[in-house]
Amino acid sequence: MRGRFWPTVRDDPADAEAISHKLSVRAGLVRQLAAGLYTVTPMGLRVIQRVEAIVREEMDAIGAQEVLMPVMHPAEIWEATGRYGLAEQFRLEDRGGRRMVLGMTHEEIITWHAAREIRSYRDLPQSWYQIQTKLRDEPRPKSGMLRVREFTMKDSYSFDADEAGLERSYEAHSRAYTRIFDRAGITWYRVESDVGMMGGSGAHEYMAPSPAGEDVVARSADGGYAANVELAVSVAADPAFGDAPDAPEEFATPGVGAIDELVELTGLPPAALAKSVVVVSDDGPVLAIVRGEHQVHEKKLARIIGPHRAAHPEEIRGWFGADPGSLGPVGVDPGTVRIVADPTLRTGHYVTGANRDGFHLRGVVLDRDFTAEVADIRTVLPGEDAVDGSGPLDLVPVIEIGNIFKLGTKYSEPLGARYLDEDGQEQVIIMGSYGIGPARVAMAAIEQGHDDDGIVWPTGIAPFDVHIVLIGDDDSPQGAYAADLWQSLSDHGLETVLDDRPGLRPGEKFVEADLLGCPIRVTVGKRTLPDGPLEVRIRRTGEVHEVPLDSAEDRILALWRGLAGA
RNA sequence: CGGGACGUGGCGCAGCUUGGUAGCGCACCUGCUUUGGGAGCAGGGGGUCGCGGGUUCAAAUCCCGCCGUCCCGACCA
Repeated sequence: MRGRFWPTVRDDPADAEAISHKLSVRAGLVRQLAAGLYTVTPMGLRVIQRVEAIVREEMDAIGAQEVLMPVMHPAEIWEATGRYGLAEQFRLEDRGGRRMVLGMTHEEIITWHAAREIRSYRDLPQSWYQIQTKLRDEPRPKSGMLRVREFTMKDSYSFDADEAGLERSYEAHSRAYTRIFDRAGITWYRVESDVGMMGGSGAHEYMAPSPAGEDVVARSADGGYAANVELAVSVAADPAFGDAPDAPEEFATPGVGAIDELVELTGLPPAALAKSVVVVSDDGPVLAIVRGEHQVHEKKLARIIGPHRAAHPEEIRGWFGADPGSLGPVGVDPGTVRIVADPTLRTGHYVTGANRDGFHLRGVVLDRDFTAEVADIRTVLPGEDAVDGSGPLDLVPVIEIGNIFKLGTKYSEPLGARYLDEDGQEQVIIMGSYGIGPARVAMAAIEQGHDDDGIVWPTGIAPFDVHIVLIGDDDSPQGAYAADLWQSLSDHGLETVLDDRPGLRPGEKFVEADLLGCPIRVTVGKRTLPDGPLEVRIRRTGEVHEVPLDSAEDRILALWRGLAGA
């Protein structure tokens, strides 16, 4: 290790929040260049490369073939799919004024190639992957390596003749991902996900639970149901509504605006109240209605009405004749305001605003007193039951570490990726796309594996398997022994590092070894020679094994196999 | 893009309110002692106080503008 570039730090970086951010900097794995731009050190690179090695093995195992595409692309290809000009897209011109983009993903490029190379059903199926740089002008990079503007991604793309073929390719990737994330040693969930800007007909995300995560998964205890909250659904228990009056009844609610004030005034549970939220879409005002205990989920609503913003109070007064706090759907002209109600409103009767300041209506019934489009627009609440009967849902913050998309013909159609089938008929290729972020896998491992002393790596992706701490000079007897041990362990197939840095005190070496977090630490000092024992410490548990010198390699190898489950 | 905070040797921070010779801890260099959990003593090097304007006899400090970084939100394959 002497002479190795391994810059550790004592203090947490001042601007770090996430544990993986603090520890990846302190353990000398990464260094920041600018917002969302990180350099990976030799030590950090070892971790990334181990993740990538697992990825390559498992991708190769399902017959995917590695390629490497440029990071810079002609703009026209992106224009063909309508994805030129996205806010996150870095754009530039070459010296000839030709418009270029830096790739945020590679659907366009791989499909452009497929369109030129695939001719016949005999050429299908294909799965091509690469591990390569992506650039995205994130509005807000954050949390160290978790959300960055430039990162390496494993992205693969499948090309099939039909939907059944896509299903096979999708399942093959799903199998590979299971093996990859299991081998990486992290806790992960496979969840239903939104197709987002990728488009297509179906998708799953691979999520590593962590407080630093930016996404939230709704999940039943046994994992029977698991979905991104962006599309998660649940069973909301109905309150005791009682009999509905024959028609809505107006009552005075002076000064009442918020739901909790209405709860206090009426004595009714929030679930018997209806919350009215006004937004403005490209096509005009929209009244979104959910029950009082729920929140409108912006993304779900956007899937129904498109991009939208919150309405200004003066706009609301114009449309409803009342201020926010007294709004409701009854009497609203559907020609002026589009009304979208959550399916929970289908049962029961509700208290809503009367569109008259200081008054509400009770006994409001959907389809009797007002009409609305009914669509799922609410966020699920923890404790609500899963729709598949697998029990109450928990809401878990997660890091997205991978995703798989059924793209269908979203890219092959505009880019002309077609083939001739057995009957000589031209058909559009059916595609899938599949991503993994190796650095995110590494950061998720840190989030999930650390203690007060530093990182506790899973055996699959630790920078080294064994960390030998030499106490003493390397020209001492123990120095010679440590060097021999390093050679011997390496010959046994263990990735081993020897800390033979001169001039450091033992305590410093121990502290830095703990910070780095390799699974096994071996201490070689003057206590070791001439008769042993050799101290072997397990990072995860802290347990210390004192092993005799004459069987040291075998014992260490056995301990390693036990840890690695091999 | 909205809200907030911060920018002072490599790192972590104080100094700013009330303008007056830039400081502390760690790290670094030299020497001696020390050496199984971030050593001790002594000596030493290193900072246009983010950048640009302004006020003032005098600006790290007050004012204006800009840039950068982080956090919350919006956004996010």
